Amino acid sequence: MELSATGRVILGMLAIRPQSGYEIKSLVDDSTRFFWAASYGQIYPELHRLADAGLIEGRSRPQGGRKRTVYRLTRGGRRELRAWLERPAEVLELRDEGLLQLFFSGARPEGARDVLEGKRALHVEKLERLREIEPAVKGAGDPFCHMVLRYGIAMSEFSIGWCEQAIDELSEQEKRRAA
Amino acid sequence: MELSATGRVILGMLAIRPQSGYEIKSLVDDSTRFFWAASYGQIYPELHRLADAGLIEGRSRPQGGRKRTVYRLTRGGRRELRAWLERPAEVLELRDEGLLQLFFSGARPEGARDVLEGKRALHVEKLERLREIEPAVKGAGDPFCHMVLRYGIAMSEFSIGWCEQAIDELSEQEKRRAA
DNA sequence: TATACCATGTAACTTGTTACATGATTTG
DNA sequence: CAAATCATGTAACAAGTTACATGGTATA
Repeated sequence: MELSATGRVILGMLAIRPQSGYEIKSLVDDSTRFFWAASYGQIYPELHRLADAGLIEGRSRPQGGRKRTVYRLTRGGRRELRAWLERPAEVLELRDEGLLQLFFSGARPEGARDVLEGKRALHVEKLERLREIEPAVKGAGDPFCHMVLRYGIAMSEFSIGWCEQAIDELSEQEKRRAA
Repeated sequence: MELSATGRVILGMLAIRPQSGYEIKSLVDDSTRFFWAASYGQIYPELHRLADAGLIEGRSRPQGGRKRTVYRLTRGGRRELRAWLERPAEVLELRDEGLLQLFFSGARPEGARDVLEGKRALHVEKLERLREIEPAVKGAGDPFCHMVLRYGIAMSEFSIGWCEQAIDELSEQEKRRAA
């Protein structure tokens, strides 16, 4: 994995269309952020590294008096991107604070219901944001981007349903204990 | 969020039972790792910080000539843990390289099927590991730990099914294009 | 007796976030 | 004219991984 994660995101974004660092960051924020984020502190230095490595090239394209560099893939960059797309993915990581709270709820069982409600709320929030961007993604006409978005939506719906079911389970257990 | 993520994991693990840093790491590796990992490089320094803050206390409990420190929660540590369990969770992050590859598959459409197969394989691998630990978790008798494991299993099954469906969709599209 | 495991720890490194600085342009 | 947005960048920090060092014990 000689190409960094951020490097791969940038190459992928530039394959969609040539753009500036600022535009890449905006696009990441309304798309891959949900499964792969990147900040300015990563993007700008990585753009320079990729340019030094000859995988991308930047051209000055000022907008009025506002300076601006638009990058595009070189042949080598496109080759590198395609090579990564051929390699099987390795990273599949989750950081879910709600799940951690549920895991430790033996230390505070009376709060388990709220923990599940909280987890549900996070998934609802995420689902809303995914639905917001759906028209734009669908309109862009890339079937793969849309597929990924649909996965995110389906996954969020699944998690919401699971939380609701788990809340019901807790309620039934409480009823049984009360009886 | 004054308490670090690793600190919360440690407090939670010590609420289950007093244990050494090594045991905490092992337990993390067979349980929370799937949604919250921690390495020795985080655990040992954090144990010292938590002890300095008075949230846990360590006692020397050597096994033969092998020195060993077992930590347990103090009253303050238990209070801190419960306080965190009361606060709504904020972190819900995913890093999914396969999804990133699918997102950028417009740059190499002929590989999309393999990308989905690769993503499916990662979920299958994860599911297998979750099923391996299920008997132990079920046997431990903590309903919340088991609930979390069931979530992981259900989620993996969902993802596997989604990948298979997406692969079928691609096949149908190919057929339609061929016709 | 070699390998695996128990046990603790640190140093170097990589990754990633946040906050800040700078300055132009557009919009309400 | 203030606020939002476009645009680029860096420094300080936080988080996390990996590799290494040390040394005891159990097991094949």
